[in-house]
Amino acid sequence: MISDAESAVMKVLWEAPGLAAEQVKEQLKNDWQLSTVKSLLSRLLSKEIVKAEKAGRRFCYFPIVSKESYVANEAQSFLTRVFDGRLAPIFTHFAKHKGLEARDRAVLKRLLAELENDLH
Amino acid sequence: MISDAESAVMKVLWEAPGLAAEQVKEQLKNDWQLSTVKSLLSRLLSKEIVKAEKAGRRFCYFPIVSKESYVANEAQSFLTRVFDGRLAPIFTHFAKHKGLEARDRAVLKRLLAELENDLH
DNA sequence: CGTTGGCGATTACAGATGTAATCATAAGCA
DNA sequence: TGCTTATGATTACATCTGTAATCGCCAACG
Repeated sequence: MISDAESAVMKVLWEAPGLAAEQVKEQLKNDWQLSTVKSLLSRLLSKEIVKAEKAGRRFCYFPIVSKESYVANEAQSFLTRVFDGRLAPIFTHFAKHKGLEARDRAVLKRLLAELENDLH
Repeated sequence: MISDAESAVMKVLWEAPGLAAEQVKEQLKNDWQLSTVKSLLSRLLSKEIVKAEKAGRRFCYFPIVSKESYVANEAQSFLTRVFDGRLAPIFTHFAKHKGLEARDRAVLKRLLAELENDLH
């Protein structure tokens, strides 16, 4: 439902809800034209993924769909499409192919401790 | 590059390389028409994702792209699109939201042990 | 009060995708 | 050898996507 290009816009709005089109464009790392950003905002509006509030002459855009639910959907569909819904293969895959960045270790360790606990 | 519908066909061919269109259709869980399956096979052919060998009157289809490389690509693009390339959040997400099936636990534990070792 | 500049809305348009019908051709059968 | 049938190739077509130009309107400025 949220396309690739749209998700770039959403990332900005999740970070900073309430931005206007121009500001969204500035936050984006790419070189899209302002019209492109506005088109994407329009589509997000009609899909009811963001809402707009008029602030003077312009509109400020706010996410309606939370990042969490977006992530949950994407993760689920990715998981079933690519890994048939199994978790172990995906863990193995990511761990083997990406290596772990230092900053990820602490988080992962804590998570693992919890899991160990959960499953005695 | 491999679309959603195409990936369903590829799953069948990765399981059983060398099937003909009719057999692929039978293996699919959905109710696609035979023409649909053939269209998808054509597109996969022109994208050089599968190759065809004539066997009598019909063609048998074989994957050229391995499931592993497909998975690696999808995983990478998913990771950057949704999790900005970070690993910890994805582990956390999956662990928290899906729960772990029993059969996944052993794999995960072994993986974790390896990781513990790798990172002393 | 008329003009201009900025903004959202509308329109554009090519390529990918999902889904399928139809065409053409070669092989087997009568 | 002519006809039927199976099978890949071609064509179809609506929708979604990426990317953007342009239109129309309202507010501010002169």
